[in-house]
Amino acid sequence: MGRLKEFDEDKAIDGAIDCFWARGYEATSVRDLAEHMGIGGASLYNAYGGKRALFATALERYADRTSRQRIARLEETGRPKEAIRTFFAELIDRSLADPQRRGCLFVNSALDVAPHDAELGKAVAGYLDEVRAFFQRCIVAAQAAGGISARLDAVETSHHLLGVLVGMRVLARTHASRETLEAVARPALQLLDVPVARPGKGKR
Amino acid sequence: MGRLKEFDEDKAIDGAIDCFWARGYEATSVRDLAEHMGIGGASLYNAYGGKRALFATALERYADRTSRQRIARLEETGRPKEAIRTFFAELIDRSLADPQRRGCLFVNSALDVAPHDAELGKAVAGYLDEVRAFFQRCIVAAQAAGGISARLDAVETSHHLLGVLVGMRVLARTHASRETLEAVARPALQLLDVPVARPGKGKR
DNA sequence: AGTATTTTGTATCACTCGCTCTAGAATTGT
DNA sequence: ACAATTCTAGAGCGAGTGATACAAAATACT
Repeated sequence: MGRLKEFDEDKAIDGAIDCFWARGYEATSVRDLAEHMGIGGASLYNAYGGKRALFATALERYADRTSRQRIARLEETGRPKEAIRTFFAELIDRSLADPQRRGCLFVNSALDVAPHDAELGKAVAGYLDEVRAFFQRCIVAAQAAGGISARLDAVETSHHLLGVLVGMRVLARTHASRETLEAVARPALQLLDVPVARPGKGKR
Repeated sequence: MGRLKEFDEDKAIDGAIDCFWARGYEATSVRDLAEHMGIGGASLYNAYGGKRALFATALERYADRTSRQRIARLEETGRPKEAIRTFFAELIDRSLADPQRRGCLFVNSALDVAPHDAELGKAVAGYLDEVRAFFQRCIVAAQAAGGISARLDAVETSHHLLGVLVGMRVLARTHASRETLEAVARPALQLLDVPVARPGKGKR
């Protein structure tokens, strides 16, 4: 019983994601949000509880729609080493293709809200660790399949790759060029190409 | 002629840096600034022109007092490879020692201000490139002295190191542990340790 | 139909924002 | 002493902030 919602919840959340993504948490006002979500201010508070709760919801939706979906798509191919390589290639393409240079919502949030909100900070750290865990799974799988040297520390390398990913996302916001971003990534990706087994036999 | 300034300009700018560093540009109010700088709001506008101009001044002072000074100190030792290593070691120590987890003012600004202010964005990119140029000089010097393999691309590696540095600064704000930060940095530093000359003769 | 329940639009709350105005205090030159 | 100049303190500006109050509108259940 009761009156039905008149707006599309998915479209609304997408609008909220766009706002937070482009301007950050603090700089986004509730009125901006409501306008981009196509709803009134009262509906926003009625449906989502407030700005902070809406942000948490938007973060979770972004994780599902953007991060996890891409990870799943790449992991399904069954080519773990290529998955990492493609992940970074797509990252560069997306960073350069976005005229707003929004970067990554997680990375932006890590600087914007995480230091001042322990709860949201933990959530952001968790989302970032999902990406790191994806790297780790890819490395372990590639090592099992013989595509990556077993001498590489999978955990350490996954942390390194996440660090490089985060750095690239930040640099992309200062209008870094494709050449710059590729230069940042290349040494990390070449890590995965150390000779796999017999020492003394280079790949080149 | 005229009344003399009653406050210490250096102390005032330091207070401004602290504010911007801890809370970011947008989240810092002029009233917060004035209080931490020990001056009144009118004096702030009289002496620095306004919030944005004060931020630019603070950025420049931070570059001089923190970034360039550390670079000069490390470069004076004449041990370029060790300079890079020490730079990252100090970065980790400083990141963990700061209870506020403020990270790096440049990195924070790259996400907070750069995308919405082209002029300040260029300044931030310039400051970050000073650090990258330091890495490049160290690599070139170490290659000339025989400490780093000449096969390493100095420009590419300097971009990579800057990317890793930026990533570490961001991750440090989400309360990353020493182990995590060292794991992010280690593969990048090991890049500098590839066998220097004669192929076929490993270092280990 | 009638009632309970939920959503929606509008108006508004107290508060903070960056910034400016004005009056007075402090200095130097004549 | 007096004028000219610069700095300081505090009040206050219009605009915008997150959040709420309230009544009209729309639904489901009896």
